[in-house]
Amino acid sequence: MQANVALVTRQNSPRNLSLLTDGLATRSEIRVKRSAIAFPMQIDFQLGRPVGDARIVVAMSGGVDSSVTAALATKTGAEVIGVTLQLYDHGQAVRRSGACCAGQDIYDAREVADRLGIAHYVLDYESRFRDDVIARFVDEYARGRTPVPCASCNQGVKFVDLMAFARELGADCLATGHYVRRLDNGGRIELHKGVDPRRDQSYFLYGTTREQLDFVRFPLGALPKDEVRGIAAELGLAVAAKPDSQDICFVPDGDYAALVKEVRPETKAAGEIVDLEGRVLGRHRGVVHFTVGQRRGIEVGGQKEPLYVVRIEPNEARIIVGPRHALAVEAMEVGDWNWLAEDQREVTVKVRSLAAPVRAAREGDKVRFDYPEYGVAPGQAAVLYDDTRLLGGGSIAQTYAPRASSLDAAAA
RNA sequence: UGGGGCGUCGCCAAGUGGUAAGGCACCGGUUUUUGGUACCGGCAUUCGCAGGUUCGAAUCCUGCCGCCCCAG
Repeated sequence: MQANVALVTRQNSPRNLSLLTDGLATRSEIRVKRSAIAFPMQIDFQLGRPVGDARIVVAMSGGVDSSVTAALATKTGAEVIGVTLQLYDHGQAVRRSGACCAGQDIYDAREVADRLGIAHYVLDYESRFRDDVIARFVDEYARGRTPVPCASCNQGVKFVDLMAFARELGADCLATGHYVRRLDNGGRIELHKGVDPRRDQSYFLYGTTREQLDFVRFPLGALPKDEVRGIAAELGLAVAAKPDSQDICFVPDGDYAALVKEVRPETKAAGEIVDLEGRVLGRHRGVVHFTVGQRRGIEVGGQKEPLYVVRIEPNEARIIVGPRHALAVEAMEVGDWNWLAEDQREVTVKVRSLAAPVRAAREGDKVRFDYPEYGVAPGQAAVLYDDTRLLGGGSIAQTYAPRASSLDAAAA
């Protein structure tokens, strides 16, 4: 790994680092080595030109996936530059591992970059992340909605800003460790689910634009997770056995409500728990603790069947609860669309990350389910597919319960 | 203080002599790059209290306490 070290001169550095007004982290350096690691797997980075003299920027979170992505990139012979975003919690998350984009993870990314012999930047995007992803997350909860911060992170700082930075570095592409596939279908670039059904991350990437899709690459999309870990182990990467990240990265202890309450104190207001007929069944500790479709935490016993949150009325600090059948939704209105496809109307749709896509019809901004869907929470993403192809998606604005007649019909 | 009814886990509720169902809630775990869902597991040595009968009682008897209803 000491071999073939080539220092990048200032001329090779980005001419304009105006994006970095938040300041490069002090550890950033510009140092490029050609990787000497022999590795059997060859991934096509779809660059459309000799990859040997290309420059690939890899988004490195400090986890296994992006580390292997970087390793695969070095294998192509291209010049590889790792970039890690420091997104939050500058001081406090230093020792925590397994999230991404802070503290220990940045250190892990640096270790992998050193091991691979590639340049590595750490960019301080804390304020950008706070003002964008976290602020939106908090605002959504204050409105009684249920945000998907991972989607807004991808749509914002991770793709828009990081891609801009990669372009400024003169990169031919930005590679990430997401489990999705970018397929060239007769000249048309499509985004598809990852082949490992348990790892597919397309739900969180519905906001990827056509322009971004031209520039980004997902070399892991065709690999099973086990194989990715195997590669990491084979390469002796320290992160090979690192746990997968989970939960919301910027909420280390899992208590997202505490964060929301801190920023938006009005979400602390206690209020009534009311059934569908308007009877007050109990009190709650703040609407921020609930999401549509949620069962636990209602703390109302003595029922024949479980109660679920059917609706949230943040202005009244009130949550409306009912039995499971009251969660049925036959259609939803979707806003903030990102559309990658043609004018498909018959689609399948996911309204949460972990769910089999269900059949539905797209009617303008509305999506109508073929069969009632349960627990559709406003603020979550509606992501539309044609088989494995991601067509586009948006944010669920409103849902519509089946009319009584169709409910009866369904029951009959 | 006449009559009637009832008191079983936080809530609802089976069980009328044979050694405490179930549901809800709650807790823990599994799953998971969002929140949730789902699934698995845990959860009354004890049946208002005190005596008594019985080999054996939540179940029978006595007394007391508490609550509800109807009468007043």
